Amino acid sequence: MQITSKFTAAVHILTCIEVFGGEMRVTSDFLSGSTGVNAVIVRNVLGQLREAGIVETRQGSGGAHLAKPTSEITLYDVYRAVECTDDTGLFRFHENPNSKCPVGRNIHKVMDGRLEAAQAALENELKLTTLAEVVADTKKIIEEE
Amino acid sequence: MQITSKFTAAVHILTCIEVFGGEMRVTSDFLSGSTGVNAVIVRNVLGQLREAGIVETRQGSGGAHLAKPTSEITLYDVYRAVECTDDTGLFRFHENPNSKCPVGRNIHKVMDGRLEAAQAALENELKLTTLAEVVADTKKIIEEE
DNA sequence: AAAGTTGTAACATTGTTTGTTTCAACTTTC
DNA sequence: GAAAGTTGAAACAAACAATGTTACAACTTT
Repeated sequence: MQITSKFTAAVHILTCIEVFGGEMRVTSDFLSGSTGVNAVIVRNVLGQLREAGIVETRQGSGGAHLAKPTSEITLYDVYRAVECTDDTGLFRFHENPNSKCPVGRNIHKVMDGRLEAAQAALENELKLTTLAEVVADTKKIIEEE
Repeated sequence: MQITSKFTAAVHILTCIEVFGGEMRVTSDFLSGSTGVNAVIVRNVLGQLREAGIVETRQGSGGAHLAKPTSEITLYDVYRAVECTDDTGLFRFHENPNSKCPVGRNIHKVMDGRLEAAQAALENELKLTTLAEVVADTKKIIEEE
């Protein structure tokens, strides 16, 4: 079980938009070339990032742009945007615990809070990194190459 | 994307072994009845818990037992035992970033450490809860019913 | 020997993820 | 306003993963 690669792809996409956006039009085709991800998937991801208010895209003219400063976009924002977890959270419960069993009918009460805490720990860590840092690190490595 | 339900099932199973182990033989059939999980899956989970040194089982005689005190079994131990994540970690990378693109060939270097930190945050949170606490909470709720 | 249990393999089913094809709607440029 | 390039989106396909099912050998106890 792993978190969808759309998440790392989305970070990659946003980094490209910031790094290359000044000098060229960053289209889904270009992003597909850089990420190795199918262009339609790229457009899906861009659509989710757009709904989350992270990027702006336009039909026809082409080229994606960031909708806000890189310092205001965290990895958590991206994680949420691509819906790495659904409404029921990161952990999945076995579906039919037996309500006739004392353990079965109470396991949810005992575990739910702890699972939410673990999920929150992950998410809080993702909130600590902004796209600005990712872009800065990337540019630094490129310069040193 | 969600973490396999084998994890919550495993916690459920271990709780049952501790709660009911004193008064009866806790077989895979009984555990299947309490969890609502297929008996063969239960045996698979028990097999993984056995390999991890968490439970003891024996062919023929039947009935699972804990291999160490509940205070020495954390949710993280269970999480590891059922292999919620493979060797490549919780996050999955898109597979073919383009090495000809400056961003594509460096995105791993920039992201890997941060993804590992996020994963570690989740795992560290899971280390904070022991099976002893889960069992104690469960017994308390049962008594109050 | 009989009954019940575990361990395991093989297969089936279901659901999810990713990729592909297709095309309408849109924008820019000529 | 026609042509070219692009996005948005739907429908479908392929690959993969998770869970369930069937079957049976090996084992233990009675």
